Amino acid sequence: MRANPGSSGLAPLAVITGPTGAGKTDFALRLASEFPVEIVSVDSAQVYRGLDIGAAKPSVEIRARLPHHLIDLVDPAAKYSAGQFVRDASDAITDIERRGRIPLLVGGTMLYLRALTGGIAELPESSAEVRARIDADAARRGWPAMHAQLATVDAAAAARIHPNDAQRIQRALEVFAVEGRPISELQNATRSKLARDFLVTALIPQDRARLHAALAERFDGMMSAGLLDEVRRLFARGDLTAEHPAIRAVGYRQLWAHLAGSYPLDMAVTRAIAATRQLAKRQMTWLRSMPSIQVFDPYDAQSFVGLRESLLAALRLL
RNA sequence: GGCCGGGUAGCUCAGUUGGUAGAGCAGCGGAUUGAAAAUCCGCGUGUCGUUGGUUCGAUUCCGACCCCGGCCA
Repeated sequence: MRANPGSSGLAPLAVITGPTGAGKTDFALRLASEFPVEIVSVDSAQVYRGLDIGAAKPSVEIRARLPHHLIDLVDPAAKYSAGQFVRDASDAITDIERRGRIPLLVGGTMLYLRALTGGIAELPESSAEVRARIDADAARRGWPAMHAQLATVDAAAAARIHPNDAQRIQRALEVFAVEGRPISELQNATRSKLARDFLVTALIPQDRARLHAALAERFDGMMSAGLLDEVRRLFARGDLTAEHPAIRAVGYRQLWAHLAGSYPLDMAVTRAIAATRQLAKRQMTWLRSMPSIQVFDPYDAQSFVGLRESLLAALRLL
């Protein structure tokens, strides 16, 4: 029996996703020991250089043995985006396959995953100048007023964005400002999409309490491994702020606040672990709405066998 | 041992002039198009420490007891 050949005639692209701390990396490493795969990271934190321990980046030893792509791509002061990810991932996949190897997409940034598998609209990049202008305006008039303003130029976008959702209101106004067209219109237009099929497998723990315990333990391990020193190094650079996306990442944000004097270390740790749980919950919410994914419970010993078989069948390696 | 505070949601606390109670955090559910590990929305029954008493009715008033702080011995 053959897997779905797909619109491209190529084998589907294999994905391992799931909430943070569910064991995606372990599963990927086990597969990599058997087959000529290279990892394409689907992770918005691992793209930043210098975010190592807290981003649960694979060690340099592992990366020397097994090629990882889309890790350490940019400086923490730089911006990265879902659109950039789609371009980078597409390039990495092309490169891996040209060399006769198999790309294995691994990671839990669900927006990136959806953008890659479902396509993404062609929208303008963010503009620091335009955003600063909108921020200044919002500081004076308040975000509900900005939302009302958005409604006059893009009723469809305003209808789906909550008046308190400053980030999305700003983005919609930004797109209108630089493009002169409503973001809703652009989003409904053709999406650039990879002409490939995907086999998405997800590791989702059925036992939430066990996941929570594992996440707390993992964060304690990160602290023992020197996470605080890692954040101190970023803090000491002087050019980074709590507003940078890299510093907003789970763990980094809370330890940064501690270094800035906002609260004691034990509170930072407590908050970081809570933020990790909340991240995992949001990731699982994404996964519930994703069509045609194959779900496995990482705490079930049989899962690796099942996941391996699914992938191999799809990749026609059986 | 005495005096003073306090014991209310998983945690920190507010409150009820006596009619069985509500915030923040945590948790749970949802949204998610270049910041996404971000951002936003929704969800609040818990022997009101225990036990007697007063009362139509006590978490609230009174007594005793238990526990935790602090001060005094």
